Amino acid sequence: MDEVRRGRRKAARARRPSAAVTLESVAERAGVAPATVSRALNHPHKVAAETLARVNAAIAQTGYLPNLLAGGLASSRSRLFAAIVPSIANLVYAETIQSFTRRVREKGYQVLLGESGYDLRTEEDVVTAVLGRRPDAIFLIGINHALDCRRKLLAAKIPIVETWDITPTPLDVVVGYDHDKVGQAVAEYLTGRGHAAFACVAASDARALKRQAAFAAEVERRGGGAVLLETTLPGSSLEWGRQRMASLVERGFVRGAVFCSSDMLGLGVMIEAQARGLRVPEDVAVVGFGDLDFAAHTHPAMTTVKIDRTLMGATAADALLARVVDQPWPDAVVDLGFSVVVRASA
Amino acid sequence: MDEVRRGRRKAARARRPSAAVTLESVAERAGVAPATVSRALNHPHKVAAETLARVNAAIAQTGYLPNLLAGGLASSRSRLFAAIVPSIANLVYAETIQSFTRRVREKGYQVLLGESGYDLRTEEDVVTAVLGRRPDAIFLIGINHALDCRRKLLAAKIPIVETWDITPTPLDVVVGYDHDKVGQAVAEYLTGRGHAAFACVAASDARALKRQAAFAAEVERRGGGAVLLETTLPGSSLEWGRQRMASLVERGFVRGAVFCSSDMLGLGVMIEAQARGLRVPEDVAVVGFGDLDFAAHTHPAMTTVKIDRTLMGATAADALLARVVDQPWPDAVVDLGFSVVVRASA
DNA sequence: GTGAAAGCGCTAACAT
DNA sequence: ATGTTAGCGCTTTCAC
Repeated sequence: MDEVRRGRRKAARARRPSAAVTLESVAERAGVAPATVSRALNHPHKVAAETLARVNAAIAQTGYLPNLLAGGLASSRSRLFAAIVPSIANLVYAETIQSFTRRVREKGYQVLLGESGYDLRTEEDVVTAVLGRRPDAIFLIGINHALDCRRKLLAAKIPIVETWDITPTPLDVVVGYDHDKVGQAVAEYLTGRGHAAFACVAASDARALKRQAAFAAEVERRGGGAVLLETTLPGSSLEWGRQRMASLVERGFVRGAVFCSSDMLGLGVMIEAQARGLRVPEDVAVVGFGDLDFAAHTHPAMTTVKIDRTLMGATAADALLARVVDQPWPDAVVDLGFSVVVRASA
Repeated sequence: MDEVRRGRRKAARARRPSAAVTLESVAERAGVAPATVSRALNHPHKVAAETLARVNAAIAQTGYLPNLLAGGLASSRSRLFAAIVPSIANLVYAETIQSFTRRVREKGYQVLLGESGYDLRTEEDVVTAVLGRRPDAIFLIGINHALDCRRKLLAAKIPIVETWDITPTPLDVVVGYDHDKVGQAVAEYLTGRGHAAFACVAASDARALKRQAAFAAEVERRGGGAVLLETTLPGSSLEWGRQRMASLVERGFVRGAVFCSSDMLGLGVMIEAQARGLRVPEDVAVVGFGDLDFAAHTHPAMTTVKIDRTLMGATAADALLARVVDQPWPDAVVDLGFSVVVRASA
């Protein structure tokens, strides 16, 4: 039993004694070459059953934990996916990230998460930082990126998936839905219910603004008159919803329908309306966006636009997973669509 | 101008032509040794201004992006921090993660985020996976970990910060607050207002349950009688709040005070009560937990327990940042406290 | 099926 | 201030 004297490297001048257990020390203990341990770990079927058992025993005894930095460097496969999102504090993205993360984790990948703060410059910085980690693929929210950011992304030559929007010209593949159509669909629904006036409260992020513009245009086209527009900072908060509703009331809006760019904003609008003695939906009807978990349980239950956020994350993961192993992925653009969920609030 | 013939490695048998721009190719173009480029990047003050300029020019021209896998392997400093959280879909953790991430990013570190799903076994798996990436430090939520998980964590010999709870015996350093005291403080506040009955709705995660138990014990101790207990799955949702309140009403609870383990749950309780014609706070008083963004803007405004989540993230980051460079960090346990924010709902 | 050898792209002594 | 050298801990041909 001389396993005490492991850890001495072949070279005379090691920088540190390196007491850590490495592939090499496992190999020594199992009485095989390092390459065999590597095979046992990564291609177990290429190793004789008996050898495999010895190696696994050595791993168990030593508590060996493969160094993925070294593995990634040697193989040019980091087994890392990067995901850049506008904000982790926005619930609407959380489920997508969750399903994305779970799916790729099943396949042995980890996710490096970055936050762009709804800002193209920051997005570029984060993308740059993250690319240094040599991810095998990258997940993005939205289709608008700084020009240099696009360049860097393309230069990385890795699979890319853009989500939460749709475009005929994705960087690589895009899975999302059409925000113009969302605005139009809500406009169609609301104008069909004979409201006296229309308003739209939107956070100022690219996609929310797109829905707002499409909604306003479609309402007018259908003879609903000019839509009162309100915007908030990017992100979503109940407080901002209350504020914007208060502002609408000041502008004379006490009867009509309001389309909000998120359910949180919608809830704020509802609460402010109710706090002012306006009835929802009799006086003011409100439509949210996202169909978050709580939308079905507000009082009254919120009419909103449902997006399959979980499917979006899983599909994005599948696209990337297929591409990293050069499997075919049929569609460069996959439109998941959406649906207007009619409940009591509008 | 012979920079066209870069990319040929010194060795005869390169595995791939390796067209990518590396430190070496930048060095060649700048007419310096690779080590100088490395210095220019990591210790610019150790390089002559004129050399630095040439190197930077070469970097700009080539669009060189340092390979952090290689750098981390060579230096045993990955510049990666790991953060394991119960769920990224729970807003209460989002701000802590955000401030933690921002603070460490300023110092050049990236954050690898893992989700434990409120489960100790999963936490251990995630910790193991993440440790393979050789993070320089690790951020955890909670102080309960599987025994093997603790072992692995300690074996990694890196700074560890546990958060969202407090203990005299942290793995390394802990920054949080005392859940027993929270339960007691709310009990003290509520019993002081002469309520007829008491209830507590809590998600079944370790910390929420601790608050619930402490609340119930303290209410009884103060003569408030037996507290009606309700629990939900881990996580928080408005829907569950409504359900639990409905259940309480069925159990005969129509007047009294309810302490909820999250603001979301509290909002659900409020909405359910109001939907049933009960007045808040006259009939049922509601106290939330977390003081999320929306708590101050519900109707009526929610009385809740405020935690400085941003400070918690920043403090955790500072502790880790200090430790990774062997700077002293005074306190192994830092108690950030909490406060009961009295608003209209209770 | 297994081993030997040569790197992956970088950093860190050690010289100069 | 800069260059030289020897690895960091793995994976991957290529032999056997």
